[in-house]
Amino acid sequence: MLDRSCIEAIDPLLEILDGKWTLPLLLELFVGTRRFGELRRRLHPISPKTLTDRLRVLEEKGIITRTLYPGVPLHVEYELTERGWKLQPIFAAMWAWVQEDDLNANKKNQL
Amino acid sequence: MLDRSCIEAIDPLLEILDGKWTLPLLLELFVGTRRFGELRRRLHPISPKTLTDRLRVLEEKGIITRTLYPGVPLHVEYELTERGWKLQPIFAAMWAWVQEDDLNANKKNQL
DNA sequence: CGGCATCCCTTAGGATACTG
DNA sequence: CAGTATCCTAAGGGATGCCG
Repeated sequence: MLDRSCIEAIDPLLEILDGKWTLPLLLELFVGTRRFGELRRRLHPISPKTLTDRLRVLEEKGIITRTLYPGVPLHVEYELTERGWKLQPIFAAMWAWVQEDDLNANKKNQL
Repeated sequence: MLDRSCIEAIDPLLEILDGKWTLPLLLELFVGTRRFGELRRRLHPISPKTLTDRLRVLEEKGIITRTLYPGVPLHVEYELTERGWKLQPIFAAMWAWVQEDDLNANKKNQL
């Protein structure tokens, strides 16, 4: 199933997921559409520069969309694309690992 | 399924997966037990320092084991622990994403 | 063979102030 | 509100040489 041929092929994905805040950011967007300030608060203490950088990269790679609603004050929404949503199983697998890992850790503590 | 509560919890996993070479390195170990020089060749152009650093971190976190076979020349083998093997579904999910993503890319190119 | 030790450098990311 | 513009630093990682 997994073999050496995967390694090169998986590289574009690693580029998408790269960056300290990318995974937490994506987790936020799996919950739902988010505004810039909302993301900033929830991902605290991320800096606005970093948040912008990551959002731009993900947009460029077709993982999220940026929608501007004109008016004052400004209103911008970030949302996963279809391609972005398909990343969810990866996070689900991560989450599953963490849960089982915690379970085992607790078992050991109870000995 | 996935919600905000996952975000903190998933952090230890992100620490494990952190680093430019960690995922390619783990992919190598999913294929099988590997020696230092073997990893170095297959992960070329990784530097020996970086490889050592990553191996030490993964060892410390209980993801891999390091086995020294005394003798000249030295012989060292790195192998996934049980905990490490359980990461495989995450990589499988990544691999699945990449495959479907490529499929879609090809479809579009054929239009 | 399987590493350390060293030195160097790039760059992701932080802090802060300002703007359309 | 949603960013940009600057400046700065910490550290991950590269290159190289030596050693048990």
